[in-house]
Amino acid sequence: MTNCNHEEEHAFAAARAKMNMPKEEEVVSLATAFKAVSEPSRLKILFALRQGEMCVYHITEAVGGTQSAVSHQLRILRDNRIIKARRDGQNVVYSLADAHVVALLSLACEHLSCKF
Amino acid sequence: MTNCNHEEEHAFAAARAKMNMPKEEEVVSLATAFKAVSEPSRLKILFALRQGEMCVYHITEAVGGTQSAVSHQLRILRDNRIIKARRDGQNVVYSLADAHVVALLSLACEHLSCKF
DNA sequence: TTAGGATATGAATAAGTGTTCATATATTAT
DNA sequence: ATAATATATGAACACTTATTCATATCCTAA
Repeated sequence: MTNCNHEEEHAFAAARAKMNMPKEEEVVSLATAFKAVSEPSRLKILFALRQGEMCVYHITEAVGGTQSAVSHQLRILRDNRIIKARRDGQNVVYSLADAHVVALLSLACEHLSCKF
Repeated sequence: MTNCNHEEEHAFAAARAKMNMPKEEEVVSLATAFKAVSEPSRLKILFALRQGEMCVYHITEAVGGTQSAVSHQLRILRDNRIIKARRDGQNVVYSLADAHVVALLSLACEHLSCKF
C-alpha cells in the first residue's frame, strides 16, 4: 500500500487517470450503454437485426421468447440508441442504430475469437 | 403478427437470423464479457488503466472506493480477460488485456460523442 | 519463522433487473 | 364506431449482483 515497487510510475499513472477520468455522469451513461448489450436476450436481437430491419413479430420469431419480453428488451435497446424504430402501418420496424453498433458487435466477436 | 407489411423481406431476414444465430453458449459468453464493462466502477478501472499499468493500491487511489471493492471488480474483469495481471513482489500489476479492449472503449466513447 | 504490508475472497445484505401476466395503446379494415 | 391485429407497458416476483465487513493468503524483510 505504501510499499509499491513502482511508486513513481504508478503514482503518475494514477494522477493522469484522475485528471482524465470522465465525470461520474458520463461513466454511468457509458456503462448503461454497455449494459444494454450485456444481456443474452438483447444480444440475440442485435444479431438478428444484423440480417436486416424487422418488425417485432419477426424479431420475436427469430430470437424466441414472448412478444412482451421482446418488446421490453427493444425498449431498452431503443432508449440507449442501440437500435432505432420507425412505424410502418400497424408494424414497428427496428434496425441497428448506426455503424458504431455494428463495429462494436464485430469487435466483441473478434475479442472472443468467434466468427459471426 | 400475421399481417406484416413486409412479410417477405422480414421473413427472409428472420430465417437468416435463425441460421446465423450464435449458439446459446456463445451468446451468453459474449453477453458476460459486455457485462464486465457495463458497471461504472469497472469502467472507471478500465479508463484508469488506459494511462498505464498499475498495482491495486494505485488503481484504488485513481478510481476511489475501498480496496476490497476494487479487488472484487478486478477479479471480474480478469476472469473475463478484459484486463491481465502479473505479480511483482508484493504487488499485483494490472493492465488492459489487449488492443480489442482499447478499441472497444474508444468505439463506445465515439458512439456517445464523448472525447476521452 | 515471525511481522507487516498488499491483495484476495467468503458471506451477507441491499439494490437492480428480466420475465411473466394482464392490460393498454395504436393502426387498419369493415 | 367497432373489431381485429400489432406493439407497448405497469406491476410483481424471482434472480442476479455490487458493496461492505471480516478474514485469509501471499510476499518480503528481518
